[in-house]
Amino acid sequence: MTGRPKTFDEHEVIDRAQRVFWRRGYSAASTEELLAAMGLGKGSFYLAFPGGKRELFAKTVQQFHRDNLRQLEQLVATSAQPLEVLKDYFRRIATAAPEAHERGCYLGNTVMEMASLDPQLQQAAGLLLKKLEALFFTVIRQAQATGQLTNPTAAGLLARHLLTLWNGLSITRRLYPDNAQLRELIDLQLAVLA
Amino acid sequence: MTGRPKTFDEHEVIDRAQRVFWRRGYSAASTEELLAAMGLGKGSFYLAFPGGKRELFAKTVQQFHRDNLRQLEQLVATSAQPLEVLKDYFRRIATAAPEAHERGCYLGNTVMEMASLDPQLQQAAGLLLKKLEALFFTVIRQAQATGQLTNPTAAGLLARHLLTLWNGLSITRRLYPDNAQLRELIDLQLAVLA
DNA sequence: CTACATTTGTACCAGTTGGTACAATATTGC
DNA sequence: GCAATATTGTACCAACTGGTACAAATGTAG
Repeated sequence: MTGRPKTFDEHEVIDRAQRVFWRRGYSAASTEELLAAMGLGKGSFYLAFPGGKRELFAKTVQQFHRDNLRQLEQLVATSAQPLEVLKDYFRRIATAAPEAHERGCYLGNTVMEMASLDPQLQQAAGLLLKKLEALFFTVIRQAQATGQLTNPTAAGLLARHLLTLWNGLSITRRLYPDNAQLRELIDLQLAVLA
Repeated sequence: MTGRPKTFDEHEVIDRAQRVFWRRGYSAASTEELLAAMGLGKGSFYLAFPGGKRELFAKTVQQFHRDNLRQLEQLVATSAQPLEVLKDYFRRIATAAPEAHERGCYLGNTVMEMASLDPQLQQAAGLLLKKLEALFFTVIRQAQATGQLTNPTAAGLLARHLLTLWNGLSITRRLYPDNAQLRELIDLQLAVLA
């Protein structure tokens, strides 16, 4: 019942694959490239991920959600200044390394690439972006209720606006991977949260 | 010196290829698929486009520029209300068909897909997006000079902001291909141009 | 009508793709 | 140590990729 034990940690392996997918995109990331990055042979890989590359990718998206978005949710939930947490979330873009600018947003990239390639995976990534938007919404509504945010625009609309900015930035930062300029742009954008 | 004449129009053929690339992306569009859409055999194709798929794609991007961006430039240059032309350019997104929402922006898609695949093609598409930004800039500066635009934010920053919105919309419209909601969002965004 | 320049369709190809089959290997409970 | 069970590396594969070679076809100038 026990058998030979795995020599790898699944979370770690998915994480390494995710970095490859993020840098290269789904199609351009060959299984060979992925296996090398994960340090797995084909045998182990197809045993752990019977669905192959597609299943692996789906798991990278899910894990990305767990590791990043939920962390932000936690941060927001426990902060006394949730609106500031949100702003910092945007501002942090302007502190990233050049390679990070080149990569853009993992979920946004996926929504784009999967548009005609795999609508199911697109929807999965889209759902997570909508969760990000939902988080924006919660924070905004609360800030409006407490008077920290005086902008009277409907919270839902503001949240969608923020999501649009977020995704737009993932292109702008590729065009202008300059943190100073990005910071200026982000500060302008965040004026709406006053 | 004359020889057998071509049976196809190059502009038309590039246009058909562009539609395939827009819908499927560069990698996912197979040459077979492209040839079928263009109505060309391999012989004709590789004679007209010795660089193959890559050259064809580059030409679709250039032609897209000629046909669309320059048209907008013309429109702006000849209008008495350039700022309104710009606003309508954004508003028109909210009148598109659902398939158009799914496709997003051709240049934005290219900047994303080519990030690690072909930096040269990425840069070409990026350059055209920057030309769009430059157009935004010209219009904004002029509108500020004439007092039609009272927002005192630096024109360059506003232009970059608009470009970010433009690209952000190409994701948002995939997530919410609903023209009424998009219109509401766009109107909110255009408030910055008042 | 003929010589010539060019285009067109077809047969072909080497490289890469994601994926499978399976024997060898490593571990645990008894 | 031995059966049971699970993992691992390797050899293999069919399908598809973008691309080439080239003979046949089609036009034009003289």
